[in-house]
Amino acid sequence: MVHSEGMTMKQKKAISDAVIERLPLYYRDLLLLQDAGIDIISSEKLGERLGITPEQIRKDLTCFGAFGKKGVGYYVSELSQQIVEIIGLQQHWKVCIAGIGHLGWALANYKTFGRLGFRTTGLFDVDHRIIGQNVGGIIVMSATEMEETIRREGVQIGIITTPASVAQQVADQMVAGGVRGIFSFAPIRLAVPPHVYVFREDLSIGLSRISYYLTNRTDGMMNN
Amino acid sequence: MVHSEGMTMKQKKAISDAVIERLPLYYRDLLLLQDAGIDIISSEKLGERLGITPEQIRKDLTCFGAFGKKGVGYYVSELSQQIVEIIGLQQHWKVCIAGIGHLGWALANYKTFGRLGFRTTGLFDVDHRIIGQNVGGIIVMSATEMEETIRREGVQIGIITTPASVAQQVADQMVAGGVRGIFSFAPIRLAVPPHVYVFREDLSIGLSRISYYLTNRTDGMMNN
DNA sequence: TAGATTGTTAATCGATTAACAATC
DNA sequence: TAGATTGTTAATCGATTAACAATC
Repeated sequence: MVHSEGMTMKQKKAISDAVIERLPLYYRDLLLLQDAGIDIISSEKLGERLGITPEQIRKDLTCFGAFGKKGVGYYVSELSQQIVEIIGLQQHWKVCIAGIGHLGWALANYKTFGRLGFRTTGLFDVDHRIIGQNVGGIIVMSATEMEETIRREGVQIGIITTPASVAQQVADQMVAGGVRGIFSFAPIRLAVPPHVYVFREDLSIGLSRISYYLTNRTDGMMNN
Repeated sequence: MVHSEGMTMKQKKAISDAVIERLPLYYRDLLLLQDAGIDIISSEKLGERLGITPEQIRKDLTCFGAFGKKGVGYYVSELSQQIVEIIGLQQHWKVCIAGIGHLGWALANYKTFGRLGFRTTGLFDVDHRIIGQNVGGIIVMSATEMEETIRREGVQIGIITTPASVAQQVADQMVAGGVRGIFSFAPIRLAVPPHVYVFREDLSIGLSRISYYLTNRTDGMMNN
């Protein structure tokens, strides 16, 4: 285990994915509070806003340290900064996108990614009608240039929005270029070396879940 | 509790979301097996393909009935049909999309939705440059027509790809028109009546998770 | 029949909730 | 100080894993 400079972190045991996924929710709401000029927030109030129990929020945060003030609450700007550092957003990650179809196009223009500090450093496709086009201020390059570009620019994260049939091959090239994380929208399991972290997003799961609930839960009690 | 015609289902206790989210994965792989001409699959083999333990798969399926044959495995076409009925995909849901920016545009052209039986029955926006355009074979209409169109066409599911600032208002109109499910990409909690089911997709969570892992897990052991 | 694989019950593991002492 | 709210420990709940009897 490496003791990083920043201390304050404790990180005794592995943190569950459930916790990691809630951190960005906290962060986003803290930014809203900050914009609204609110300096201090209690776990009670924050939980109310987000639909999460205050106990859950306090438990999540204590995985990483003690950021609050007993009897007072959490200082909004301080906590949001802490979460930035926990997630690792203080660093500006370079990302590239492979497959500039409609979805890749949409992600290349997705402002939220930029706001979180992700810098789009390359767009790649195999279609000659798409290569050379300006998408969100970046010229789409040929996929043949991807590996070298990733290496040269030091791109750490690759986004895959290609058809499933070529996703593995694209992932291989990204890994060869040196990415350490892959965000894939292709509905297949990618084989990658153990040092590469893959997160798969499946847009059809949402509709499937809705279909399931509309079919099976004609009664009341619907969560969110 | 309502005994539906189809019998075979048991549905004693509420099924967890984790189970519901794995069903589409099983379904998708079963279709691939079917295309490959494979008639029978064991939980062992299916689990290998999907990176899920065979026990998990069997446990999930027995939430809904006994679909396999002991000593043999599962008949691929039979099981995939069962899952279709569990999820409710045998029925063709009508969906509409509000907010035809890049993401809405991408979803309107997302073939997978159609393949799962979701019929796009309306695209809506407030921007005059977008209204009237043909997107994936459908003419974008003014958002002012949304509520009435939903009612007239019997649209059951609404997809929200608008800015967060208007998402609640759009949701209200969808609910007024009669949708029973909402698939929202806006990063805010929507207030809806209890009979409406909301599923929120947050595209920035994936990148946040990758950032977290790249920051904190420089060691080995990365899942997928 | 022997081998294979399911469906189900029991054991384990992990995450959420509750309770409360610490302290601002 | 009294009131409020955190951080932490204990209790509960639920989901996954393991084991195995049933049976094709």
